[in-house]
Amino acid sequence: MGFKYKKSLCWFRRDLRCVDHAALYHALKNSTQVYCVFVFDTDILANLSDQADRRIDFIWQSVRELQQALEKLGGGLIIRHGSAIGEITDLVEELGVNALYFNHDYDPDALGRDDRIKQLLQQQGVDIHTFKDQVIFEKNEVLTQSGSAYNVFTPYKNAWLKKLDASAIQAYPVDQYISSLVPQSSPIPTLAELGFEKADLKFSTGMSGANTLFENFKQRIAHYHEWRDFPSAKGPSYLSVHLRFGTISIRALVNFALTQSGPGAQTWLSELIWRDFYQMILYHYPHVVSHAFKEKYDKIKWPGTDSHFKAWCTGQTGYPLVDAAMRQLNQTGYMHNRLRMVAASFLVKDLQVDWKKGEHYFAQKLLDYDLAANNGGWQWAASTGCDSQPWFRIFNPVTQSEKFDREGDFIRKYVPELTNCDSKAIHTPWKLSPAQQQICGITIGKDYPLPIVDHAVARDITLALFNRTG
DNA sequence: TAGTACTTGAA
DNA sequence: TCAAGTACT
Repeated sequence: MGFKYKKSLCWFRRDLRCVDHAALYHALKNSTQVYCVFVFDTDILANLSDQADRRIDFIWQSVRELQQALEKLGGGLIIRHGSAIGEITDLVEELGVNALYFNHDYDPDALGRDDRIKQLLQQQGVDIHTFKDQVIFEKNEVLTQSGSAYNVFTPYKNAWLKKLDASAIQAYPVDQYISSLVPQSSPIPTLAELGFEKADLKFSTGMSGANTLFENFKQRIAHYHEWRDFPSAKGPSYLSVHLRFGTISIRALVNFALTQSGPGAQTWLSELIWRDFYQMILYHYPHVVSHAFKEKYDKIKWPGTDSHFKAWCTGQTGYPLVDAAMRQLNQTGYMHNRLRMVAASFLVKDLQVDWKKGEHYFAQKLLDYDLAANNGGWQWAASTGCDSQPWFRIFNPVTQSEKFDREGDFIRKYVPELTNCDSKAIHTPWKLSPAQQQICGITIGKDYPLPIVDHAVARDITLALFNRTG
C-alpha cells in the first residue's frame, strides 16, 4: 500500500503523549516521513500573569518527556516558541511537508486559530487533517431524536452509553507505523527563556506521571463513589490535569472503567461523560464563554463587593471549609471537586458576586483548568447553566462542612489557625466563647476572621435576586 | 449533587 | 426535645 504523503507534520497541543494518539497515528499511517512539533504559543502565554504559573511548568516537563519518548522511538520533537500561527506555517514551509495533522480543540480561541492556519496552509496547497482525540464523542455525534444538542445531562448520558461501542474506545496503535518518525528535534527552551519560573508543582507530570496515578487509582476505583465526596480522603483519580493536557488517553480510561463492574466504576464513568457533555455544550453554545446559558440570568446585577471577592480569593471568609478550599487552590493549583461546588456556591449565593469573576479566578489558578469544564461547573453552581442546580438550591457552608469534613481534618490542613478547635467547633469557630477561644489558642476576628456574611441573611438576598428575574 | 420552615408524632 | 416527613424556595 503506497503512502499518500512524502512528508507530514504532526502538531501536538493538548495531547502530550505518543501512545493512543489519533493525529499521530493517522500521520504515521499515511506518510513516509512524519515530523513532530510543539509550540509554546506566545498568544496564550502572554495572557498569563503569574510567572510561576504551575501549568507552564507542567507543560514544560510533559513536553520534555514527550520529546524523550519520541526520540526513544526513533523520532523527535521540534519545539518552537512564538505565535502558533506563524510558527506552524513557517515550519510547514521550512520542512516542505505535504500535510499537517492535529487533534481537535473545542475552545473558541483555539478553533479560531486552527481555522486561520487551515486557511493559510490550504492556500499553499498543504492538506490539513484533524481528528477527534480528547473526547469519546464530539460535536454532533450524540444528538436528541430531533437532531438537536442535548441540554440535560441524564438523557445525554443514556444516549452516549447507547452509542458507545468497541470502536469508540479502541486505542490508536501508533507503534504499528512508528518507523515513519523523523529523528528531528530541537532543544527545549528553558522556563526562563519562556518568561516563566519553576513553580511549586505537587503533581507528577507527563505520560509517566499519568500512568502512576492511573495505576494507583485502579486500586481505589471500587470505592470511588464512597470516598469521592470527602476532601480529606484519597477518593478521586487526580487525573483531571492529565486529561487536560492529554498525557493520558480518555479511551484508555473509559476502557478500564468498562472492564470494572460496580458503583465505583459507574460513578467515575459518569464523571468522564460529564467531561464530554461540557465539551459538547461549549461546541454548540459558544455564547456560554461570556454569557449565562440561560440568557435571562444575564440580567441579574450582582451586588457583591470587591472586598468580599478578595476575602473569598484569599480564603478569609470566616467559613472554614470555604477558606480551606480556596487555600488548597492557592497553594496547590488543585481543588477537590466537592469543594469546587461549595466554594462556587458560596461566592455566588452567599456573597452575590458574579459567577464570571469566580470562573476567571479558577481559570487563573487551576492546574487542570479547562474552559468547557470550568465554565460548565460555574454555571451549574450559579444556576445559570444548562441542567444546572435550581436557583433556589443554596449550599449551607456549615452543613456541607459537617457532612463532608466531619472531623475537620481537611480544614486543619489548610486553616492551621483552627488546629486546636475540636471537631464540632471547627465548622463554626465564631460560636466559641472567649474562654473557649483562649483554650483553642485563637482569637476569632483577629487570628481568623468572623464570617463576612450571615448565611441565613445572604441566602434570602440571593433568593430575592433570582425571584425578581426568575 | 440542598436547605429551610413547618408539622407530626414518639419520647 | 427531636427525628422524620413535607411543601416550598
